[in-house]
Amino acid sequence: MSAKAVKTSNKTNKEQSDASDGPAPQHSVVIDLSAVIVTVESETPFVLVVERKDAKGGKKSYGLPFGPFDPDLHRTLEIGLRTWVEEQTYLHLGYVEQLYTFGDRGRSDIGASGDSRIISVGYLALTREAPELSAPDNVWHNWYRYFPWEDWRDHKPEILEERIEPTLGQWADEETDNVIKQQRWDRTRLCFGLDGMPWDEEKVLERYELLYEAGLVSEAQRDQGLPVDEERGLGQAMMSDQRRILATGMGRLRSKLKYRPVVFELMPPVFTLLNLQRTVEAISGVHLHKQNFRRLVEKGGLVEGTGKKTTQTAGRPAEEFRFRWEVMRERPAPGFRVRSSSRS
Amino acid sequence: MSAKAVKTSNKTNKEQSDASDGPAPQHSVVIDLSAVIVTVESETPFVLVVERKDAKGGKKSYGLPFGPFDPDLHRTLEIGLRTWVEEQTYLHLGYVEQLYTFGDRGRSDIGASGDSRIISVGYLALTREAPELSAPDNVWHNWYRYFPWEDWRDHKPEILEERIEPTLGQWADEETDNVIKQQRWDRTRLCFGLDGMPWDEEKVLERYELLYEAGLVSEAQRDQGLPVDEERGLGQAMMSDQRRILATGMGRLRSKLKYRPVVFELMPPVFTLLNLQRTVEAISGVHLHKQNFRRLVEKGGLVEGTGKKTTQTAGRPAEEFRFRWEVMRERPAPGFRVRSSSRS
DNA sequence: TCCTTTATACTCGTTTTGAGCATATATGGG
DNA sequence: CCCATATATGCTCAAAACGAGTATAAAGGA
Repeated sequence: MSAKAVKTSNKTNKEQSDASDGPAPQHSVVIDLSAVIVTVESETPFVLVVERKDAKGGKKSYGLPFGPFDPDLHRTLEIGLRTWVEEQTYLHLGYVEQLYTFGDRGRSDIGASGDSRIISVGYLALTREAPELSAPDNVWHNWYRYFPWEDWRDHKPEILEERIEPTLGQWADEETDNVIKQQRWDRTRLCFGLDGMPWDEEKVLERYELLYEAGLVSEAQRDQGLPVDEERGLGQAMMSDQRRILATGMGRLRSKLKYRPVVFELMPPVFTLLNLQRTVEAISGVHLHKQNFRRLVEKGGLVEGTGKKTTQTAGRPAEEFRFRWEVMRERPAPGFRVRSSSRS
Repeated sequence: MSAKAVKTSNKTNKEQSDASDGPAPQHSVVIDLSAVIVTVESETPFVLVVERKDAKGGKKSYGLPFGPFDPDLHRTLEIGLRTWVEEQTYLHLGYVEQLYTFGDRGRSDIGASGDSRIISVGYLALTREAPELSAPDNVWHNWYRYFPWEDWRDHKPEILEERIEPTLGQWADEETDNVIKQQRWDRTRLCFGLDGMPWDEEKVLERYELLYEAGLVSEAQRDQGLPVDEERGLGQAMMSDQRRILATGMGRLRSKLKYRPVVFELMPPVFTLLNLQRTVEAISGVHLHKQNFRRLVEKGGLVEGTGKKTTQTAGRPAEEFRFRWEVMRERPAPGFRVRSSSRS
């Protein structure tokens, strides 16, 4: 760290204690770039994870791919990310978007005891590549493996009524302070759509954070140094606070779907409207009304028919469509303002 | 930087060149936290800026307040930010939200020649404090001083037709590659609402980036090492790439307004509906239809009347309202889905 | 009193949305 | 060939939301 940089930073920090221009300040920071790389295949949203040997047992543990940011090599953070992802995963990334910068002490099991603080800049990336094409260490996982309560496509996931709702209720009730108790109930109701509140598929992160606070995901025990009971933790855990980054990515993608035509980054060049709908549903985790979806997509000018028909399907052949790139030049915020429907 | 952290980061980077566990890697990184601190007073959105002596001339130069993140002192980035802001500005921050992490080489005039790369994590913070209360170095500036083309409340800003539109058109036309020329025109039309495209008040960052690319803001000349003509640059410049951070903050706040009740962080405990509307208008920079705004706010359950009436105003006294906190517990995303109207 | 100013109630046509019905066209089994 | 089944696609219909007003109320000042 240069003296110049420290000095500059302290221009507005006259009272700050560490204004000494010593060459190596006691605190140091490492920047990691973490990637939520998503693809959709057979109506399933996949996220790329890397297997890592657990420090203690030989248990399999998974985490998001990440790599250090090297300021000497890369002009921007995004370039750094794209470079190492494409080098290591052999994937071509289409859409890339910065998610959030995470730097909580105590929510990381790597470097936690070292003298260096790790700051993770999370990125969301979309790719159309087939799951087979990736490098050996990499695995594609259905993202609902980490968030089983987020898939409402067929029905409300049983885990909610069987485990999440009762345990969260208990957690709220065991609080003695009535104000906090009320807040816990309110958050639970709002996040998980209790008492007639609607299920908001975008609140992936809020739900995960609530479960973390209530100690229902095993990262919570791990971060407190408590013994981890694999069976009790909801969903599969990830190393460090990477499940939080994944939750952020899922929520962001679900939200972005509605006002930007990002789904097409996940679609083949030609597709049927049902293909498209299934992809949107896979990501958003809710079921959509077919006819209204079609109306939205066609009236919004997002696609154009190719004139050709599919043959493979069981029923009447569907027309094949392609994305209308021109829509990006015509409308300010084209997307699917999807709202989940009861049943078809 | 510890060897351990480097090693951990390289688990997924076997091919990476700097896998040596040397104690001090050649590249180092400093994290700065920059704050876009906003308040609204007399129908004007103010942002807190700090005066800094320019390196060359004695010219006054302004930038956002920022300070280093000290990983030893603070558990999270947000805590770090809140701490130094409250220490140095004597302001109480209400709402705080992370914006984006900026780390482009060459868009910073500080530390650019040093051997340390500065990564800025931008934050948006809202406060209700009166502009007078801040510390000596700090100044509140109308944010439209930096973005004069963003204030459409009274009329379309003249700067658009007089300078921005013609110069952007020229910039697009002087491109010889027809594909790129088309893209430049498309972006211009979309960002600035040409040819009947609507003005989207949320695209603050996109517009700034376009002006930067076209060389119409003086940061663009500065970053290329060209002489800076104060008169030609649009809006007032800021040091480093802080006007970009401000643009991000403005856009984010304008967008957030629509689905979260954040305006109330900027309002006194009791206010009239016109007060509220003027505050929303000040931020979003567009004029709203009074009766429809009222309908939205009241039907949405965002406020409740106190029964008392104002006296100060010219015309008929207005009822005073307060924010209904309960709405946060009732609805998933309460806010103002405002759409600008022609004229009242 | 009348004029100006702001507040507030109400209307009205249009668009958007949610939900469903009806019909068309394929497949595979008898 | 006819039928059950599956998917595709066209169309309706009522409710809600939206955009743009008009009309009336209640204050102060000339």
